[in-house]
Amino acid sequence: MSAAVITYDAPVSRWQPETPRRLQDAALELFSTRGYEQTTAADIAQRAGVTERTFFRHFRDKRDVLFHGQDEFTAVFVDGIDSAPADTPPLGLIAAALRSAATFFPDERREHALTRQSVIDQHPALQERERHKMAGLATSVGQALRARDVPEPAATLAAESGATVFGIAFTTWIRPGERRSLDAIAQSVLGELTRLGTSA
Amino acid sequence: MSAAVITYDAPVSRWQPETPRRLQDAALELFSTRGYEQTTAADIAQRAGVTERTFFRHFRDKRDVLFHGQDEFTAVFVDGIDSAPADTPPLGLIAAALRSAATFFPDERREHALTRQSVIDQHPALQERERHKMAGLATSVGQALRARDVPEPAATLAAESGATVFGIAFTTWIRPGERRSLDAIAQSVLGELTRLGTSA
DNA sequence: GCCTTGATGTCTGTGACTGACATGACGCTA
DNA sequence: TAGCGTCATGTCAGTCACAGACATCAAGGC
Repeated sequence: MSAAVITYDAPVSRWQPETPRRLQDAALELFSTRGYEQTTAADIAQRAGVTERTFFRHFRDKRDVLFHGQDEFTAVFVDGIDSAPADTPPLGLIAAALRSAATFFPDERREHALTRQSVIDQHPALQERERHKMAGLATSVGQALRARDVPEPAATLAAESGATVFGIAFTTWIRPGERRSLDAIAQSVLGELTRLGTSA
Repeated sequence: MSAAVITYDAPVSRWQPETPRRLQDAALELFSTRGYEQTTAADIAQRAGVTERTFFRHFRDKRDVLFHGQDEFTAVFVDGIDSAPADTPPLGLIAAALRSAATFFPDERREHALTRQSVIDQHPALQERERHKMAGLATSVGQALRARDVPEPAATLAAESGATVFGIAFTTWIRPGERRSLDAIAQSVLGELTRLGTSA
C-alpha cells in the first residue's frame, strides 16, 4: 500500500484506461453465453477491440480476467481488522473484517455477482482459481491477526475460518430469494461457528 | 522409438503396471532438481520410458501427477467419521477423521512428503491445485457430516475447519526437527480451534 | 490359431501463453 | 515547431500443455 506517496510524476497516459474493464466485461459476457472452454482468449480480445497479446498483458492468464479486484477486496477485509479496537478477541476481529468486507458487496452487486459465480461454478479450473484467491485472502488475514499479537496457530485458524464464513455467507447472499444483506448473513454464520466450538 | 529398435529397458515383456508410479517418481525427481516449469511433460514421460501421450492418459494434467492418491486419502479421512460412535458432536467427528487421516502418513513418509511439499511450495500453480484438492476433501467431509445429521452451516463449517486443521498439522509435521506424530499434532491443533471459539 | 481387450505409440491439431521487436499517439522540452 | 522518450499496443514467431483419431501389439481366453 503506497497510498500516502505523492509521486505524481505523470498523470497516467490516457490511452484506453478502460481496456482492462472492457476485457472483463467481454469475458464475462462470452463465458456466460458460450461457455468458458468454448471461449478463446482471442475471442475476448477481439470483442474488446484489442489483440490477444494485449489481453495477456493485462491478465496473467485466461482465468485471471474473472478475478480482478481481489487485492482490493482483501485490503478492505484486512482493513476491518486493522481498525478494530484494541483487545478485541480473534473472532471479534474476524467479525470486524466481515463487516468491512460486506461493504464491498452492496445489494446492487448481487446480480452481477450471481452471473459471475454461475460461470465459476461450472468450470473446475475457475473454482480452483477462486479457492486460490480465497487462500490468499486467508493468508493476508492471518498476517493481520499476527500483527495484532494473535499467536499461532490461532491466527491461521481464525483467518481460514473467516474466509470460510465469508464463502458460505456469499453463497447464501446470491441465492435467489435471499433478502438479507451480506453483512447480516455473515454475522449469522459466524455465530454458528462459535456455537460449533462450544458443543464439542 | 520404432518397433524395430532394440528395447533398452530390460523387462519390456509385460506392461508395466507401475507406469503411473514411475511417472510420479520421474516427475518428482525432475521437478525437485530442475524445477517445475523447466520440466515438460515430455521430459517426465521420457524418463519413465513412455511417450508424452501416455503421460496424459494417466494424469489429467501436468500438475496432477503430484496429487494422485488424494481420493484414497479422502476416503480414509471420511472413514474416520463414518466409524465414529453415534451422538458424537461435530468436532468430535472431525477429531475422529483426523485420527484416521494420520494413519495415512506414518513417520516413514515424512521425508518424501517434505520433498513433495517443497516442490509445491515453490510454484503457485501447484499450490492452487493443492488448495483445490483440500477443498474437495472438505466437500466430502461435509457430506459425511450431513449424513450424520449435522445441520448446515455447521457441517460445512466443521468440514472446512477440519481441512484447515489438517493442513496446519501437516505443515508442522514435516517441519525439520519435529518429532511428534501427525496424529498428536493434529489433535493439538484441533484443541486450539475449540479454544478459539470460547475466547470470542 | 483367432479374437477380444487394454495399454501404448504415432500423428496432428488447437489454444494458452511468451519473448522480441515495431509502431504510433501522447506529453515534454529545446 | 521540431525532436525525444514513454507507454500501451500490434505483429510475428515460437514453445508447450493437452486432445482426438487411428494403429499396434502383448496377453488371455476360446
